[in-house]
Amino acid sequence: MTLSEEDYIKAIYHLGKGMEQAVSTNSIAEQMDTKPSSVTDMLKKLSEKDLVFYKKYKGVLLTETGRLSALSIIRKHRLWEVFLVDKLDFAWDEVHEVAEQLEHIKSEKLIDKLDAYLGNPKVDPHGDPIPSKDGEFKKSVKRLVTELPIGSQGICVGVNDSSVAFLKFLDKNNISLGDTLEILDKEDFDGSLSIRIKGKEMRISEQIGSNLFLEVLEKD
Amino acid sequence: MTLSEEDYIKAIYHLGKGMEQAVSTNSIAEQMDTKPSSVTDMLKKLSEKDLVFYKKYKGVLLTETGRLSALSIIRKHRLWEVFLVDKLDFAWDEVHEVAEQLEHIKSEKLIDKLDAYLGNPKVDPHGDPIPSKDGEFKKSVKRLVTELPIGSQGICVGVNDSSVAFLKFLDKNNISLGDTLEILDKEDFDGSLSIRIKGKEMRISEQIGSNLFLEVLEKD
DNA sequence: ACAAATATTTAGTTTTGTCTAAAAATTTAT
DNA sequence: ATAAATTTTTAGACAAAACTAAATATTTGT
Ligand SMILES: [Mn+2]
Ligand SMILES: [Mn+2]
Ligand SMILES: [Mn+2]
Ligand SMILES: [Mn+2]
Repeated sequence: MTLSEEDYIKAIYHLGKGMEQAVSTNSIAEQMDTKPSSVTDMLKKLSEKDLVFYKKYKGVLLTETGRLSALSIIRKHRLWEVFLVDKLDFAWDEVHEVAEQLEHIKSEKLIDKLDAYLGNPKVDPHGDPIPSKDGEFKKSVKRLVTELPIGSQGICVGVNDSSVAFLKFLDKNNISLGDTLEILDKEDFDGSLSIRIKGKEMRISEQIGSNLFLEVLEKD
Repeated sequence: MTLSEEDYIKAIYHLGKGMEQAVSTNSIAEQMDTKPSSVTDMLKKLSEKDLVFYKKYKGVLLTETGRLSALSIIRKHRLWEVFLVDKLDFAWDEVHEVAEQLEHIKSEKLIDKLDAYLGNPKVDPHGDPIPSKDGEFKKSVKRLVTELPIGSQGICVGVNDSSVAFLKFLDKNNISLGDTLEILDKEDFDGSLSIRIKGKEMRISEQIGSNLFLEVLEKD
């Protein structure tokens, strides 16, 4: 597969949420910042290669081969993102563009070794799951800290309350988006939570917990 | 610069030993495993972009811009090779193909951070020098261990005597091509040498030393 | 049901990088 | 110095991936 074909397959995967829904020509064009006519040309080629089912005017669906190809590219993308953040000290919001290039490097051995070197991570720096070599992965969902059971672990991806006061609180307590957060305990009395973040344990009120979103892997 | 242009510039650099000699169309074609007519086409384009001086039938020379571009690509290639060997545990003779792809990733920040992460290495796993960001580097040369002064450090890149006996000796003493070797001391009496290899100190006879080639950086 | 709006495809170009076959320049050998 | 051998360039094509403009299909609103 060429670099361009890989990017199309990945876009179709994301737009169709795997193989759930057919994806329209225009949505692909928008996602990839190109023209619908270019998309049509490419869909014919991908169909020729049996990576997608394509019916004129009816949108496109990945084949099983296409789905596995997409997952392989997504696996590479997310492993490289982990490398950039964990080893090279990139910020979580700086890695996408570089990973967009690195995901196309062809070498199975490289990805196997990179995976091992990173400690076989299950999620990328944005909390998104990393598919295994054979395309298995758990879905991830966005949840408020207070909605999660003790023992949950996830990545801070957003706030409910974006007031200055709340953002200042987070800043003061050294909590940033992209941080890994683990729920250690919950206090029945006042709903406060004991958490570990950046290796440090701390206690937060229910009010804080109900305004902070975590990206977590779904159970089974 | 496109991936293909970068590969041509690098080939011209290597064939012309920097900017020393003009490089022929056919030699480039051979090096890049392509046809002379394709090379001619590309030379016109590179000349248009002022990366090379090109005179029909007279070969091609890098411009200063071309030379700096070549060094930048070589820097990336060699830094990635160090990464693959030092961090991902590739063997020194397995890294070239992958580095050939990785060298084209575009991100100055990535290379700066990779360089720092690797500890600003001065040579790659083959003993070849890694140019600095601004294109400075020492030349490297191949020397017999016995020809080098105390304190020299280099990478084992070849043998003079390729007899089974000698190769078995190296194997038995756990000396492999690609290993870093440092000369700690020389004994006047019998010419034997004290060396450090893979962190371990050992003593070798003059006969051994005069049959093992090291790639070392030239003094100044 | 039909016209208008929207989505998609087709037709015809362009750019990049490659190729083969033929022509032209240069080098080598007599 | 000239013919033969070699190197290099030109001419003409092709495949990949993009684009614009025009044609066609589908969907929406009345
Ligand atoms: Mn990409
Ligand atoms: Mn990600
Ligand atoms: Mn390359
Ligand atoms: Mn090397």
